[in-house]
Amino acid sequence: MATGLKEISNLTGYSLSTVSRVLANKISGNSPSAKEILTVAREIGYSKYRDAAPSSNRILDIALITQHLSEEFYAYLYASFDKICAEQNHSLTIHSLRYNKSIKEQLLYLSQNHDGFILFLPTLDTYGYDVIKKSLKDYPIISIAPVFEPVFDTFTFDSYQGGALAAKQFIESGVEKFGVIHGPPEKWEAELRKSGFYDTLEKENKKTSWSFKGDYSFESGEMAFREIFDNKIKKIGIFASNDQMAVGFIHAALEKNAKIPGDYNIIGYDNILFSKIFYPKLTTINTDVDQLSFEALDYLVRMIKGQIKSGTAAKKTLIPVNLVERDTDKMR
Amino acid sequence: MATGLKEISNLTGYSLSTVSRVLANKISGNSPSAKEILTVAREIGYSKYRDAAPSSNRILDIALITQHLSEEFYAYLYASFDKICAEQNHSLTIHSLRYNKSIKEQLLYLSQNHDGFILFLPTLDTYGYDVIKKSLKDYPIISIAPVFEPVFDTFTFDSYQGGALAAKQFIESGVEKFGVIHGPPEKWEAELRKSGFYDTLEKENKKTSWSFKGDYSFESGEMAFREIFDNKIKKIGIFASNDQMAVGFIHAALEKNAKIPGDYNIIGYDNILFSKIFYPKLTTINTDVDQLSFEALDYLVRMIKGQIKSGTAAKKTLIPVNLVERDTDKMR
DNA sequence: TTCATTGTGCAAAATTTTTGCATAATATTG
DNA sequence: CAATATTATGCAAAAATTTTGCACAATGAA
Repeated sequence: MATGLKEISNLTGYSLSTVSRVLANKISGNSPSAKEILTVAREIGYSKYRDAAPSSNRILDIALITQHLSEEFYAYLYASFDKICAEQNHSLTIHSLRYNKSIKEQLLYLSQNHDGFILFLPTLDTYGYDVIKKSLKDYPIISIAPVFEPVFDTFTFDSYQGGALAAKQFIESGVEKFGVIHGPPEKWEAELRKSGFYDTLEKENKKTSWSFKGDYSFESGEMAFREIFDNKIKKIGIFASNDQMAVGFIHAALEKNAKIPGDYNIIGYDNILFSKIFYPKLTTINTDVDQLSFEALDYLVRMIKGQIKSGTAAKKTLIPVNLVERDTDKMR
Repeated sequence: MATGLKEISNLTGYSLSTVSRVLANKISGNSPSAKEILTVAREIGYSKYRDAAPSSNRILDIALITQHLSEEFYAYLYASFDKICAEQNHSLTIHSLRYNKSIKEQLLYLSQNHDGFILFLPTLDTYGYDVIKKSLKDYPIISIAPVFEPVFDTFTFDSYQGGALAAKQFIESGVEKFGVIHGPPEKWEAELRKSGFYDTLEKENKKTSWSFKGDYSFESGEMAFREIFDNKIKKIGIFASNDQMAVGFIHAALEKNAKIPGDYNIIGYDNILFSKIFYPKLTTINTDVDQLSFEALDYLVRMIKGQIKSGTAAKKTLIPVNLVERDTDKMR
């Protein structure tokens, strides 16, 4: 069946003129008739529907734009945004940008079918973000990528606080020597995790006596252990910038019959599924993805509804993190 | 700018009549002009574009339809389909069905913007699939959910072969006692994994002497160990229907200072990231998600292009699996 | 009750899309 | 290589779709 006003008119029982007026915004979308017409228009995919329906009272189509990676975090992120969108009765679609194509073109295309974007593009540089901003002026966009100088209003976890929590936990447990396994320095959030840890120690006049430059991989955790083992350092509290490295470290340590905790106390970061399961169970910093999703979506929706006048400089909102005590941070 | 033939005409330089004819399929879409017009039509989101452009020579819009769960497998699945789609130059969007709404309605809506569906809805029953089939007659749909009596042509892993591979591996290693940790019986693929294992043992006149009814969870793996430990069974090769249960079993076993391998030899199923990392590293059945994605997508695309006449009964295609030898299946 | 506001349908007007016809460009055949 | 068939193109007319002027109905506020 051809999609047009005539069809909508037939389906709703309203005259062509009324349907036309609703879809050309000549009638406030609050009346029952308008709502019915808009609903049908969306269902049959009438192209002018998006312009017509006021964002205040219809299902919003949100796009989560990322690049799929086969990491657990992505599954969490999608599931979480999906849940929150369902609760708020918005429609979510997930898209992966192709770097072999023009980002601008891809996003322009997506902007036709959606009311707003949530960007999660940790590897995109400021230039790339600027291109997006320029080509989609006034289109509602937020970011959830941890970037130092964000172009869009950004929601991200409070990584600095996470590092601080790890330091506090060690101090409270009476740990006296401190070490760090760094994440990749080009990642802003890895730097923050580290700084939060260092700064908190410093406030208590304590210092780290060992550190290792990791790259977030399991293997670099293993390498970190070999390094510290060769240097015969023991009885030390180590903060790993993510769980994979923490688990790698522990894995290597167990093979050398080291005691964890005891010889090495460990706190990781991320609270991946594994950290609950791995033996011994990992004490780690937990991030509440649902809270991130909720706050980010709520803000984006208000942006779409025109309730937020976006200023010139991008704002960062930090979602708090918390420490999950399990078995690796201290003797019990 | 209003989207219409006039705009496309301006952008491409062709007359209104030509543009009209291309978009009404009155001109074969193979000429350079037609291609240009179709490309622009897609870019500006002209609504009749999908009907007009012959599927043989344009970007296809594929929808992967599932229900997001925060499991690693979903991240793998999305990343894999995304990769394969990118290679084939198709566009992929991922959607999660809401069970608080009419499935029929949601899919009808999606069918307007897409050329075909890949369904991954393991929890949907035959009735639900029938509803979909009826309301989207002749629309290209395939499924990748392991279901016993599929309604749509289905691509899924050869779970039976996986069980058989595990059995063969134990037999070749000289294991003499055999055990199984079952998955949930309502899952068809769990039954197949089990049957493949049992049947292969039977061919060699061997039997399982212990089994446990698990539910795929880490905890049920731990419970399985407690059960076998209480019964003082040892020197046994155990096939777990998934890695989570295998890891749970090992975790509990290590706490009781059991030797793995040795006291218990273990083979898992799925090859999750953890199985490479967990200590000791798990021998397991690996599934090649990329191959599944490739085969499924290839078939769907041929369906869209009308090269496949879909018969009455749904066909199952089994993607082979393979065993990854690591450290838990035998002493080395 | 009166008046203002908003929604509705009919029919006319405006706009958009399709098509008949003539011609140009390209491919096929002898 | 010429003759012929096929396909693509633009103009202008025709058809279809969408918008709007006008009259009137329904609702709510003063």
